[in-house]
Amino acid sequence: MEKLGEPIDECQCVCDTEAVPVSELLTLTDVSACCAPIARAPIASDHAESLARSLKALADPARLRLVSMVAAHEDSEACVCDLTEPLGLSQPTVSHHLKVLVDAGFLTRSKRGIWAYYRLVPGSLDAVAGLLTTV
Amino acid sequence: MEKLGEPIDECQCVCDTEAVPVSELLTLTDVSACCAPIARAPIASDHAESLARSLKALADPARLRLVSMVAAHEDSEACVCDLTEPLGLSQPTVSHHLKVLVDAGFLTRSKRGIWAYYRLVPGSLDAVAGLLTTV
DNA sequence: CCAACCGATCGATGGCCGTCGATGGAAAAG
DNA sequence: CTTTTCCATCGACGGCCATCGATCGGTTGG
Repeated sequence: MEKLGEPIDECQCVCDTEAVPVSELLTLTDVSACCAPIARAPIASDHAESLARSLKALADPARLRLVSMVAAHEDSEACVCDLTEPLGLSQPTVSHHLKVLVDAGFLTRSKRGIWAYYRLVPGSLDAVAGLLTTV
Repeated sequence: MEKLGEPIDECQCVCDTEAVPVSELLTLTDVSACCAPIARAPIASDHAESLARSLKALADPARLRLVSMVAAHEDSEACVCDLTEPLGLSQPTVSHHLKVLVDAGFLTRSKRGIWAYYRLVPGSLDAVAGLLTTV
């Protein structure tokens, strides 16, 4: 859950504090929770890297289709076996793409029995969209 | 093992017309003008490629900062000489990134005298954001 | 005409990425 | 225990990409 800290002024958020170790990467929610759309003010360098990482995870036809198929699937979840054939890619490739999307925070993985079910993280796509919206 | 069912192709828009030659690529505005957000229904393959191309153009820290700097610059336009130094990259690299953004339809280029001024295309970022928004 | 400046293009280079076959690991079924 | 099924990981390969120095075209001023 998000902690409601001090009111967010321009772009003074937790991600600007020097306390966090360098190894920890800036998450997209960190940026979207504190920063204005990129067209309003020049984006900070580390924020640009964070947003670029998120966009890079989405900037692939196969991964876009995976996100779309998972989100629109019955019960809002799907397993790999449901996705491999419609996508027309091999199973290792599909697993690879799903891992990228999970690592980027767009999907969650839950294993039940033999199957691995993937779900869209609510609000993850909107976080990206919010940073791009100009109106 | 459940099947996904027959592919739902409920997106009937201008980009589906057979008139356009195959060589012409699907533009982002074509897709965003006709299609629902990707989380609502499984996205078509060619639409995924088009959106992926647009996202790939944005999925770079330098290019995100360029878009942001151009949009937030005085008079909403900026020349290369304004962008090279703050970005910390060489002039050829900046020109390369700007060309990528122009080709993707996010920026426009207008040359006046010695200088080349870049502007953000109104609505271009919102078109991408609209396809990602789930609410 | 020449010199200075801005910016695009070229060629090269190093690294990252999408893809697949092969393999491994875990869970249900027999 | 053995087999089967589902899925992640590994290793490798080919291609694309970000970056730079060098160069060239075009514009302005002397």
